[in-house]
Amino acid sequence: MSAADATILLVDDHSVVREGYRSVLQKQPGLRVIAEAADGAEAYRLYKSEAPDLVIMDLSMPGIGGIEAVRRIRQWDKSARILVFTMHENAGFAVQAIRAGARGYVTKTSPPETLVRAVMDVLAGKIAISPDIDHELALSRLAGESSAADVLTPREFEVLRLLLAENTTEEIAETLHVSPKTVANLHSLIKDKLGVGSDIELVRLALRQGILTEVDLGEA
Amino acid sequence: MSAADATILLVDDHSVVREGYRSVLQKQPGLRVIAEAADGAEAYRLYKSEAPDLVIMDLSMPGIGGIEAVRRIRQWDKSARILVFTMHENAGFAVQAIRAGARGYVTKTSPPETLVRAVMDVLAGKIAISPDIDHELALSRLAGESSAADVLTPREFEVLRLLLAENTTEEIAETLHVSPKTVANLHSLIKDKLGVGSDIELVRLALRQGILTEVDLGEA
DNA sequence: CGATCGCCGGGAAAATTTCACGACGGTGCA
DNA sequence: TGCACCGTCGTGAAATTTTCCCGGCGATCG
Repeated sequence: MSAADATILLVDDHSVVREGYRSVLQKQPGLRVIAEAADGAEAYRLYKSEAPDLVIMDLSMPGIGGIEAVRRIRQWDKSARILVFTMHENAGFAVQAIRAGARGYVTKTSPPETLVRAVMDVLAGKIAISPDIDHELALSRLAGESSAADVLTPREFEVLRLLLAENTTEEIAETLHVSPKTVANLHSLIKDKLGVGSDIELVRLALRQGILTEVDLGEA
Repeated sequence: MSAADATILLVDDHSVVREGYRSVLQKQPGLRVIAEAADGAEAYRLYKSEAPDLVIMDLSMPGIGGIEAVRRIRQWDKSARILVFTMHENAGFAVQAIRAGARGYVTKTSPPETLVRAVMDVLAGKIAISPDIDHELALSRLAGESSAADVLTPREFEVLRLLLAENTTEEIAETLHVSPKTVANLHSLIKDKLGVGSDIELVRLALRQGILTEVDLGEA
């Protein structure tokens, strides 16, 4: 491990999976894994104390998720290099991750070579997107699926989040201090803007776009 | 690798993750990974040709999912030993997996020792459940959450699946060759039986119970 | 200043959900 | 055999919700 080795921080809540990253990266000369984190908060702490050249970050994690961790790390170090490595094969997550400041997005279905290649690219200052996500992004463009975060106003987005999280229209109206009628109107407007006909479709869209994750659903 | 080594088939659609299993299991004497599969169909083929002593199986995979793969393998070999190793920490999936014939259920958040221990237990003929899932199962018992598959009649369950998968009531009525009114009635009855007030809650419940997985949502 | 946009809600029509009810076939049981 | 029960399907009417159209208010922009 020469002084020129690139240092890496691994972030994934599954220890056996981190073991896999390690194994793959060890075979590559010039890379050195110096730390591992199991959630976003720990990742942030370790980034500050270890100052790695690169972070490989999973998205779905307990507590602070990967997207938020990316945001925080980038806020602390504007030049941080973060490669997102996740199971989510939908374009919505990729867009969110890149906007949050990630320099790459690779899915876990990719072969090890793709991961290694992406690591090298990001270290070289390039943006790395795995081929399947490139394709997804192209498709979502073609399908013209409106990304919720873009087409919705802040208030509408807030209502959407509450609709997915809370239960009744009345409860949401109360927490927002507005009339139930307004919530109902917004609810309808949101479905219209997103081009969905039913609440079930709405939830599906939200999941696809990463507004809601499967783990979010469980805890409520 | 002595002749007494226990042979193992790894099934996971993420190659880097399989690498992790390998790495962990290799450190354990007496175990030998003889094959890897990336989806349920391949797992079934390889089980038949390789006849491993144990299968370590992920659940969420493209095409034939893990549950179905467990079912098929067990159908072909009633004494197959399958350990499910997955990210899903909800009791619903565990119940489904065990009913399908799995001999163990361990979550990926578990430390490597737990996985190794479970492998040994299953090989010894025991049923292995990781502590977090034990806890989840206990909770779901206490909460008395009615499991959809139990409380719903076959027809109702079918309608529920279609509600989550298809779009409009009319489409479902057509595929089922019944009146849209009947579907609406069933829809209402289902929500009543499951104790949910809105469609959004319905989707959430379905996700918790593993009737629907996040990947299912994406492809429709 | 006029135009636009986000936000809030009322009113009324339109659609949906819910409820009560009946019919039919199958099953189990005395 | 008769009876009660359950699952499935459907109708009609009431209750509720969704949707559409409307106006008002404040902020922003050219």
